[in-house]
Amino acid sequence: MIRRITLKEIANELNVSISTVSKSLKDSHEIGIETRQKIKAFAKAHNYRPNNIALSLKNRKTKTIGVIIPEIVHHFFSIVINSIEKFSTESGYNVIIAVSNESFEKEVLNMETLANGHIDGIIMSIAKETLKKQDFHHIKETIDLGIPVVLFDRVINDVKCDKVIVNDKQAAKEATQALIDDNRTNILLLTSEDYVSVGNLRTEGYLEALKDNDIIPDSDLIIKVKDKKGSQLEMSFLENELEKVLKIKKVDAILGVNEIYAGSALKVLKKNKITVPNEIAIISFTDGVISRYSSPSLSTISQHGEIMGERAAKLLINKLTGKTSSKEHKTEIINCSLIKRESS
Amino acid sequence: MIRRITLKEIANELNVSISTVSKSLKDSHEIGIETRQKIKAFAKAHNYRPNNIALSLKNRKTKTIGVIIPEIVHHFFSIVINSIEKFSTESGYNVIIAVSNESFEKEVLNMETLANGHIDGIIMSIAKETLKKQDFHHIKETIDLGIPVVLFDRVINDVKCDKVIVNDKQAAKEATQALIDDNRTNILLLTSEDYVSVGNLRTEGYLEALKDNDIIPDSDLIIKVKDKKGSQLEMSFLENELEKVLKIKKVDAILGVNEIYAGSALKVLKKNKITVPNEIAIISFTDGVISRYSSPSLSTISQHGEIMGERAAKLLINKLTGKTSSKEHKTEIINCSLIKRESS
DNA sequence: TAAATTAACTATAACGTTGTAGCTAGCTAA
DNA sequence: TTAGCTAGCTACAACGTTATAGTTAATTTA
Repeated sequence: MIRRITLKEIANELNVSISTVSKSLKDSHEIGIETRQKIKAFAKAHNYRPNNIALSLKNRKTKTIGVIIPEIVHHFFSIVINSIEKFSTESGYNVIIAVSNESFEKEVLNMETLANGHIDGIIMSIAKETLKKQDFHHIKETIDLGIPVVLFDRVINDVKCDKVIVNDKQAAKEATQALIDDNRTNILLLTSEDYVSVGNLRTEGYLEALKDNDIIPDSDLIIKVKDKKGSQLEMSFLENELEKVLKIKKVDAILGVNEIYAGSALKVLKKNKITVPNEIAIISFTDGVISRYSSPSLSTISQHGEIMGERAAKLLINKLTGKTSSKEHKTEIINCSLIKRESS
Repeated sequence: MIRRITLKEIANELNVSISTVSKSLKDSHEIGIETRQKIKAFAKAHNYRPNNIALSLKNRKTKTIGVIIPEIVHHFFSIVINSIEKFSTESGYNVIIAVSNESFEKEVLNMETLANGHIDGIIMSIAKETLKKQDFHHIKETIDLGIPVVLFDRVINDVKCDKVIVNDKQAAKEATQALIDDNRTNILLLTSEDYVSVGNLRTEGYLEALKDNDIIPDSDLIIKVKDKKGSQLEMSFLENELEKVLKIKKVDAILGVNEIYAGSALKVLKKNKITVPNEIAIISFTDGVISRYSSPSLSTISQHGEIMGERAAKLLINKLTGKTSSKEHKTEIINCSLIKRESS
């Protein structure tokens, strides 16, 4: 085992002071050129690398970003992380991942661990349970400690920080309109429970489109999928509800607020021998792998996870490097785009 | 903004020494009970939290694990990360993620950044390019620095460290045998290029099963998908090759070394109106979301990513906490299991 | 020639901890 | 009564850096 050499050890070996070594390696003109070169050569030969922890302590900067997300095995979130990681690395930052698993308690714990620790700032998307509880003290406290926070996708109003969101409402409205333009007026909505901000916004967009076209919304056609952390239960709930509705109501289109809902719906339709898109068209949020590989492939609304991740990282790093003031807060809105495939 | 209070500040406020504060908070009996309680109360009131960076410097331990993976937007890897994160958090470790993007250069860079920095150990799966190059100096150097490394899934023989793998060969053999038992003898293999260790092992298993059943392998029935980082190209290559083979050869089953290959194959079959599993059965490695939501749903070989992640984390943490010697190296083998769905 | 300047370094403090050793006053024991 | 002990603290060094403020000897300037 080879221990990393330190400035002190180099100084001892070469009979100079630690300062001289430090300065030489920084190519300071305070040190004579000969000494400097001798030290640099020695350091190189011994593969000297500054100890980043010592630097972090000294500079009060860790060059590390914490990311807290509700789930990692999730197409959208993994795309965002990938993008955050990419952009952060380019800017010389490392990325620590913490997963809340949609749990409030775990989110608070994650936040505290990160905040006492090795990170300069946090990028996060809020857990469902936290949204339900409406308790955001942990986020506020972190910000109060001078740790910049950037929220993405699932955001809230009463925390002052940078945010990156998608024009959910508008996108849902446009997707619904697209279905209506295709002469489909009995549009079933598969959405999440009310406290999930994005689901809510998407529902609003759906309703607005109906209103614009003088279609009276039918509450039977709005299925709010009960949140049951084990997604298997969640899906069988969805499937049962959907089958019930299909029996009693005419449905000629489905709008899903995410890919899993839409994918499950597609299974139900197939089971019931309902053709897609002939009898029922489908459009879904989240442009993931299910949509592309299902058959028929699903038309989706892409939330542009890469852009979200990049913007979030950029906002945070700008705060960290002092490029933007810690007092101003921006909310960036990314436009979704509708990707037409076979299901609509 | 509220700055975190330090031991020094508490000491000043209460007119005691820093040592007294430090010891009081650790409930040391060296300090009188009254003083101790006063200090603890004060610390609590001011929400004292030890500075983890200072502790890291002092203890030469960061309580952070680095994970280097080829891709993050990938069902198997995201499951493994999730599992690593879960287990590490339980044991008081944070997780830093670095993505190599299958690039050798980026992997080396990641490794160096992590090794100079904020981590105690590394869990990694090797990039394709690195496997191709057969250059593992970065891994060896990290181990030489006394930083424990655990490899998973894509491993190599000539690095001495803990490893977690799957019985790829055996699983491929069994899957092939299952197809043969179903009276399918013209089995097409969709695999990756030779240098990818897991692809190779799976190919071996396939060949062995054929041999056991006295079936002469037909090289036309082995498609080695050219690796083109942009997965779109990769897939159209696969689709073209597959269509070509289907025209000239009888095929009654397909074994895919991953889900994407199998999902793409399914699309080709549908396009050509070939029924699955009637005319052609499909079994694929990687039990991901595509397999579950495609139709027919795909029979898959699960690599048990959660178990892999947990084992890898456990192996690493045992090294870090000195529970296992830094000299012994274990290779854990996880048994895959065949999940039967509609495609076979 | 004495003062000022400069080149080439070194010493020190600080970032926030902790563990070891050291100190002091009051008490016990022989 | 005086050494020895104990309780209850404090001082110091160290982890590895860097920035600031010295220090020294040689050189320049007036």
